[in-house]
Amino acid sequence: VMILRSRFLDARRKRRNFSKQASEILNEYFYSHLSNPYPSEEAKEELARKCGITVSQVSNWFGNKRIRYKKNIGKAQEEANLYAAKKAAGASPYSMAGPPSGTTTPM
Amino acid sequence: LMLSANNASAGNAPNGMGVSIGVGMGNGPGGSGLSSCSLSNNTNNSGRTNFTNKQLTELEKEFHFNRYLTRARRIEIANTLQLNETQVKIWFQNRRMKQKKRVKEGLIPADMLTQHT
DNA sequence: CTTCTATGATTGATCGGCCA
DNA sequence: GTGGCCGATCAATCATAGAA
Repeated sequence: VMILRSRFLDARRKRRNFSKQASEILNEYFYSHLSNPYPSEEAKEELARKCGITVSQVSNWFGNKRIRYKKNIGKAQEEANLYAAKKAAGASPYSMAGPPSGTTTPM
Repeated sequence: LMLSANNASAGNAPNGMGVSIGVGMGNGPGGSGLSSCSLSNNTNNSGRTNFTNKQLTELEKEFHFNRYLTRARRIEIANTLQLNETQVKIWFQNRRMKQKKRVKEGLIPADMLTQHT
C-alpha cells in the first residue's frame, strides 16, 4: 500500500454534511419524483439555490441517492416515502405544513 | 501540485430508473487469474481498472501538453502505459470534463489552454 | 475515546445524441 | 456507415462526519 493514496489531494477530505434543511429539500424533491428522479438542469439550479450548495453538489446528491435508494428498496426506504405522502408532488391542497420553511415552490 | 476542487454537474434525464441493470460491459479481463501487481492489467473484481500512479502521472502530463489526442499519439501512449486505446481515449474525455467542471465552478487558471505558466 | 454507519466526492466506464 | 466527443449517469470506492 504504498499504493498510494494519490487521492490524498482529493477534496473528499474536507467534506461537510449539508444542512438538515437542505437534506429536507432534496429528499422532498426526490420522493416527490420517484418515478423519475432526474431533475433538469434548471431544477438543479433552483435546488442548489434553496439548499445553499452548488449545482454539482446537487448532482452528486441525486447520483448517490438514486443508487443508494435502489440498493435498498424494501427497506425503511419506503418509510421515507413519507416525504412523498406528506408533500406529494406539485400541489398539496391540504397541508403544506411539515417541517421547516415552506419554500415549496414547485415550478 | 495542482489544486483540487469538487463538483460534478447536473443532469437531465434518461428516464425511468428502476431496472437499469444490464451492465453489459464489454470486455472482461480476459479471464486472468488474479491481479496483483506484476503483469496483466489490474482490473478490480468489477470491470474497473485501477490506474497506477505512473500511468496517471503520464496521462496528466500528456493532457497538459495537449487536451486532445491524435490517433497516433493515443496508440503511442496506450502502448507505453500498457493500456487500451479505449482506456486512454476515455481517460482524456473524463479529464476534459473534469477540467471543464473546475473552470465552471471553481475558479481555475483562467488560461491554461494557451498554456503559458 | 473507539466503532460503525451515513454521506459527500471522485472516477473508470457506459449510454444516447450529435456531428464531421 | 464509422468514430470521437460531449453530457449525464452509473457503480464502486475513498475519506470523513456523526451517531452509538
